[in-house]
Amino acid sequence: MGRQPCCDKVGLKRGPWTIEEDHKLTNFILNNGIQCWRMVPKLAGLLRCGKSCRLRWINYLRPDLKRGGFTKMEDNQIIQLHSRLGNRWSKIASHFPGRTDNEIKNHWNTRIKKKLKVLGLDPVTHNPIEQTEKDVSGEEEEETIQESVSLKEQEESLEVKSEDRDQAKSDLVQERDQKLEQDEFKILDETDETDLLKSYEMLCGSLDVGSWINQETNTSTSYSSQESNNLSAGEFHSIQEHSVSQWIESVDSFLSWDSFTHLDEDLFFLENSQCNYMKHSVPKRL
DNA sequence: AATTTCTTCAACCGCTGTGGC
DNA sequence: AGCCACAGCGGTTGAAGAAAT
Repeated sequence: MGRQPCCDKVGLKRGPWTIEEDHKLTNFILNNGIQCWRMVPKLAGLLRCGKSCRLRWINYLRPDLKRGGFTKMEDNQIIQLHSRLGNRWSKIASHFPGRTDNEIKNHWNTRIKKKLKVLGLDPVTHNPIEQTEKDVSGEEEEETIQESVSLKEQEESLEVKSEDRDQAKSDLVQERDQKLEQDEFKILDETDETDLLKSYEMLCGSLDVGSWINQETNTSTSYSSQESNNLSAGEFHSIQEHSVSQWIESVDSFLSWDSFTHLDEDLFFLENSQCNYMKHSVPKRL
């Protein structure tokens, strides 16, 4: 026997909620709280299923909801979070008090996706589209094979064949450490534990690197967007990496923690929750 | 002004995770 | 261990309004 439907759908109303229904649901929840969504419609006198009531409350009626459009800073933070968390909208939404997962998901699908495409970035991978396409076609198999080899195995093979084995091994260990740090960073993000070094990395990772690169590319000494469009994926990636490392260096040089709040508005993290987290968790300059 | 196309977003659907029995 | 009910999540849909023709 399969699972029974969450509610008896016969005779239940569907579609847009009326003001009267909203009032009923709001009054009921404010007066009684939420014990069991299944019982809510019956007790509130609504011809809706509990699931529908829950959704209406969470996405629309909740008093702590923040209405209105997303700011540029919120956009940037969503992009950053999406690059780390993927389509885990509820996780992403947890970083935005007053925003719902549905709202963020809709915003992503209708606005941010397009924005990224215009910038030449794949909304799924956050890599340049040209590179992503190449990954999907030609290099996919190769990469799969490569990834199947553990780092340890790579280490061992390097010990045997590389003339520059010490250097290569060092690079490999460094890469592995970076991966481990990234994993730790994910845990950190989810548990809100503080750690000075991780927080510094978080700071670097959280800034709007894309915008920064774009700014860089608008200067006379850098690459124009048109030029970058003509580059091969590898070249573009290399430039990106170069730019990112340049950026980190520049952050390192200009970063005065006392003057943190005077950074450009584009450094979105300063005025959102993650920023607050940063302020609390990174009390000292490294 | 009328019609078509596009965009937005509230709501629905189906699935998963979890906890109680 | 297996079943069931429920909450929650993410993908998708479709109505309504906006913009384009």
